[in-house]
Amino acid sequence: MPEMPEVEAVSRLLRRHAVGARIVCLRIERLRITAPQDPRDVELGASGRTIDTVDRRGKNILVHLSGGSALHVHLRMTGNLRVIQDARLHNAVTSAWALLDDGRGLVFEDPRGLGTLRLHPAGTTQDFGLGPEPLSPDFSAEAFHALAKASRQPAKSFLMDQRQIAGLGNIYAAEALWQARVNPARMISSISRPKLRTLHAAIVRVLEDAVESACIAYSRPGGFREAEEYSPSVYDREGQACLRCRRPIRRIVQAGRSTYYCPRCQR
DNA sequence: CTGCCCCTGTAA
DNA sequence: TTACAGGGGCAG
Repeated sequence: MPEMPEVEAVSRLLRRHAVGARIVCLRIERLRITAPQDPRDVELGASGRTIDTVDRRGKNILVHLSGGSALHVHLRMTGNLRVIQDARLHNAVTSAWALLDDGRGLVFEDPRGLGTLRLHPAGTTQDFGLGPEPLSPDFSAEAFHALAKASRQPAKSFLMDQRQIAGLGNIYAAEALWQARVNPARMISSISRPKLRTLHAAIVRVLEDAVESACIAYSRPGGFREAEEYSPSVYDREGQACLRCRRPIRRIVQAGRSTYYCPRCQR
């Protein structure tokens, strides 16, 4: 279920509970997840290494290992990373798991199996081709304005394009557009400067709230139940009353994905 | 831009 | 049984 806020929550959890531990061995259960790399190479490359630091870039997690290599995890739709007390207790939806030197397990769970795990060899720097981090100082209103004016995409496609902004996905893109009262189909470059400023602020506010919710949810025993913490204002509310104007929320399809919006508030 | 693919679970 | 799922890469 991860967009940037959930990935951030997972990253913080790893920083708290996994950094400093040594990976005795890594086991890839779902062989496809490392493609095009050989799963064995990933297993051998990580085994015996210590977890030094954890970085997040957009929705990507980088687990930096001693010696300079790094595990690169993308959770896609249904992935999750958890530290469990006993590595032997990993379950049926485990895509990969690492036995840590104190017996705990670092587990990559993913019922749908779309998530990926790769190894970046020491000395290589991976270019993710990502836009600015929306909660970093790089993401100023001015920077956002410049990106928007240079694009001819519909507003929602623009927000979800990782090359423009790193980490926004279907839920929070819809939420930000609703907050700022921007029609998701409107071409982003045609939006006025004041409106873009409003949208910029909405993106930051929505993500800050979501990061907070996700961190609370993920830090609870049992892991990620963020749906209980974060309830979207428009996402997945087709036919229900808009929380501002009571008109029914509409669902359309953009770029093959559902978009929810209020036809009255978002013109 | 559209559509198709990856894979599995869940809900209508 | 079908549609859809919070992601992303690819071909056309």
